[in-house]
Amino acid sequence: MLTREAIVATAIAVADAEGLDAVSIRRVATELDARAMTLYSYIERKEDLLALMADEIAAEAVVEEPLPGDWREALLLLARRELELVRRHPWRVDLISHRVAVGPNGLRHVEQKLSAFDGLGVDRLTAWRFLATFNDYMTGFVVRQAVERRSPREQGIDDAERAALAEPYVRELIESGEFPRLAPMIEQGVQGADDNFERGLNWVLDGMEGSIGGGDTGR
Amino acid sequence: MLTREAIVATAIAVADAEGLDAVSIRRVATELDARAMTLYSYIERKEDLLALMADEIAAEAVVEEPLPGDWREALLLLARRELELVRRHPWRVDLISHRVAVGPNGLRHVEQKLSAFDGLGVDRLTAWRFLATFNDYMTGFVVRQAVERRSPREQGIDDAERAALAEPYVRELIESGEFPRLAPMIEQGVQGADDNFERGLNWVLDGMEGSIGGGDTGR
DNA sequence: TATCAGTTTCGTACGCTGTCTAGAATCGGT
DNA sequence: ACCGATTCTAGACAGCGTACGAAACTGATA
Repeated sequence: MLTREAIVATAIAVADAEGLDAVSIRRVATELDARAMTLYSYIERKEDLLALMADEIAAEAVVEEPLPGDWREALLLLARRELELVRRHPWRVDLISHRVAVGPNGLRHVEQKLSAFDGLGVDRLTAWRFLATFNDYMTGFVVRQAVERRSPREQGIDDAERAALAEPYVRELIESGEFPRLAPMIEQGVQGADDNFERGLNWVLDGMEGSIGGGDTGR
Repeated sequence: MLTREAIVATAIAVADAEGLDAVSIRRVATELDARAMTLYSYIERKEDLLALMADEIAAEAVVEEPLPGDWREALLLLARRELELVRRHPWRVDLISHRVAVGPNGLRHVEQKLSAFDGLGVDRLTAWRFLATFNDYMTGFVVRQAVERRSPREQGIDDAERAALAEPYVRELIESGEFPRLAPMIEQGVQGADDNFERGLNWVLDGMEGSIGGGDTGR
């Protein structure tokens, strides 16, 4: 007999191997030697399956307690865990923009993030706002990273082909002279522009920290 | 005779009115009193149509020059424009995680963002990193906002029904005592947690500004 | 004006999707 | 051995993107 756990695990395996688009009811059923409609004894809709998948992998972002005492270290640890999670399950990015993370593991993860702010001595509202901004930065980074990694590889086009195919059009725009700041960056590339995650994160944390003693917005 | 512009405009209208899922080749064709395959004389694949739609609305994020001299004001202006754009075309969020913004209007928008950093006197690499972090924060905020707005409204469920339907399950988790920080926030809500955008943006900008004089990461 | 190449439009079809319906098979408990 | 409930299944429906090949229409040339 099938189990909900097996269905979710299989769906995750398919998504890991071939992306979220490959996860169809029929495909997951086939993978389990079952027929499509059989899955509907365990889930109500495909949406539910996706939610279960999301919460299942969210467990990988939960770290073992206790968190580091220093709030920055705690947040950095949680952030790194989240990055690893996305690296293992890139399809998580596709789900981010579609659902709120409200499963047991998702909530555990949020609770841990909140607890990281404990040492800061800020009130509940401020912690919530800090959390929101922290999450927003992380989401944005992860989405951008996914897009950048995905676009050259799509359709089996490797880097060389992409350079040959996509660039004539972009080059035309670039060489128009309308983009004086952007043009040299695209033409020559920007050395050292990768791996900006922790640098940006530190800016965000600096801004939040600086706002504590002083005024409201830090300005 | 059909034109590419008319197709794109119609697709945008459909997306504005009924969301991106409603934009199918057949639907757009019907809206233009044409048959599905006719559109393929003007676009190569549906992907192209989506890219054209994205760049078309990107024009709305471009502001009239000159930008404010103060870099923070300039960025704030651009950010607000982008928020308005997303409010007018919420389906933009669905596209963010799927494609890079490389049309003429998208590039214009990036160029303007880059030019906002002119007054800061930072080198090219730093400006690029600032831009990335700024964009990441914006993307994350916009995605979260879209998710939060979408989830209660989905399936025609209004707020009351959502409270009655979704919460028993969440309430069970919350009342388990496993989430001491999260529980009171969900039960009582967090007063004043909305409209956090500009506050968070200021933290990000503060962090970037503070890193200029001092060390590398600001720490 | 008649012809012809090229573009635009269209009907049909294939394989895929989520999921509704209705019946068959299987199970645990009495 | 029976019965109600659960699990499984086949089939169907409406929708999707788009490949294929033919029709209709266009403007330019003979």
